[in-house]
Parts: sequence; structure tokens; C-alpha cells
Amino acid sequence: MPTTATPIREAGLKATAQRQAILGTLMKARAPLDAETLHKTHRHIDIATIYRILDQFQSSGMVNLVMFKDGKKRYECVGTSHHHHLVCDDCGKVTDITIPDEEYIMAAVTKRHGFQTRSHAFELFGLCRACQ
Amino acid sequence: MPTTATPIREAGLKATAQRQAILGTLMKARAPLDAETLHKTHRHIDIATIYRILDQFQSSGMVNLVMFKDGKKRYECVGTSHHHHLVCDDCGKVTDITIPDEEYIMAAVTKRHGFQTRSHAFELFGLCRACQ
DNA sequence: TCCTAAACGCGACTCATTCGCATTTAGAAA
DNA sequence: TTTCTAAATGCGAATGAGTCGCGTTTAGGA
Repeated sequence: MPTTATPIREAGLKATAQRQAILGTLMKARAPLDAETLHKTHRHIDIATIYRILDQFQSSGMVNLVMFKDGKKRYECVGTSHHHHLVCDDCGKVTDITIPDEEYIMAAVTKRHGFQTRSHAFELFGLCRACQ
Repeated sequence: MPTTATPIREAGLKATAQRQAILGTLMKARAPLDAETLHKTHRHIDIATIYRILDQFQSSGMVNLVMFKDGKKRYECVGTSHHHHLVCDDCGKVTDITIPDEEYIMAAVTKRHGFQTRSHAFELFGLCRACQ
């Protein structure tokens, strides 16, 4: 039944059960997830498959890769509003934030250096309210 | 001769030849360096030792860890002026930049969320002028 | 319903980074 | 200056996230 429209098929990928499951979890998440976390939620999906799916989702622009200082790849859906992160050094909690005048800053920096920006990352590391 | 003052000894670490060599290279670098690059410059220093030294330098606040999307740890001296990075997706070139009104933005975000910021990272990914 | 390129599962592999431990050394104390 | 010891180093083995190869399965177009 190739009639159902999903963001997966729109990206030119087959809508397999594995991909739909991973996408569903990513869409519900309120913070970026790594492959291991997704594998805990979907134990029946092979970890290598999860890595491949995440890579494909990223290549097709469905999700963003975010890299914190622990060097683990995390992914989040791009569908939701653009935001950045507060990462607690102590408990690891990730909070989404928005940056005032972000567009303006990006444009100024990019123009000044003749750099063609495709993506960017802004993360603050420190202590969340609970851990201070 | 424990009379010579170096940032290494001030950090409570022994001023070994290995640490002085690594610090020297980091101070001269115009972009953050990873352990492998440092090992190429200092082939006689064991790679495990380089990792340990970088970790200690970071713990003592002498250098900052910066993590780009390739997941490799890079380090840069904190001594120089505060800045961020343009990273070329194609050739990997890293350009230092400064952000206008950064202090103001940081203060605003931090205050709004009751988050005690210890460090932050801001990186733009895309194509440098030469690679466009 | 058939057929095939695309996906999957599984195990082996890579590569950055870390660990354990025996040996060496910085630098404080005598 | 010599001694002494905790700290540091080198080397090899181990770890752990992520990737690859390949035989089997499956989505979905014909």
C-alpha cells in the first residue's frame, strides 16, 4: 500500500516499520536522543540499523545531529521550532532554549566572513537550577 | 630547579618536558588541535600521555575542549581572546570568529532559565569561501 | 502476484580514547 | 647535593561508539 504519505516516504526512503518507530520516538522526544537510548526503547531493532536510520534521516534533512562535549551523536527532529540547548554538567539534563535576535547575528557573522552557513550549534554548559 | 614559573606549575602540575611541549604547540596554534595532530608534531610523546595531558590541562582550566560534529576532541588555549568557530564541511578549515553582543545574549538566556553557565560553544557549519 | 533494489540482522571490524601496570622523574625534604 | 616518593610516562591491552560486509528479508513499483 504505497498510498500513505509519511515524511519518510517523502524523503525518498521506504517506510519500514523500523523507520516509522524511530521517527515516532524522535518526534515525541523533548531533547535530542542518541542511538543507544533509541535502542533501549526499541530492543527488537538492531543497533546497526538504528545507526543507519539516523544517518539517513540526517542526510535527508529530517533530523539534526547535535554533538555535546561527550562526543556522542544525538538527533532531534527539525520539524519543531528552531532552538538550542542548556546542558547540565552534573545531571546531564538538556533544556531547549531560543536565542534572541539569532537571525540577525547569523546574517552578520556569515556576511562578514563570506561563509555559506548550512547549520549551526549553540550550547551552554553549566549547572541547571536543581544542581546548583 | 623548581624556580621557573610556568602556567603548568601554577596549575599544580609537574612541569615535565612533555607537558611543556604540548602547551607550547597549543599556544602557537590558531585553531583547536586534536590528540592525533599533536602526536604528529611530537612523535616521541606517547599518544596516551597526550590524552592524559590534554585532560589535565582542561581540568585545570588552561585549555578549552571544543567538539565539532565529527566527535573528535579538540583543545585550544583559553589565554587568547574569547571566540567561536566557522567549520567548513568540505575542507575542514576552522576560522575563529567573535559574536557581537555575546555577553548580553548570554546574560539574558542564563537569567531567564536560572542556569549557571560555566562554558558555551557556538559553531557554524557550512562552506568556506574557497569551497563554495 | 512478481521482482528487485533497498533494508535489515548479525557478526566482525575500525578507530578514538582510556586503563593497568611497571618504570622513570620532578621537585620537596633532608 | 643526595634522597625519596608521589606523580607522570610508556607500552600494551581494553573499551565503547559507530561502521562495514554479507546473506536474508521486504517495500512497493510493474
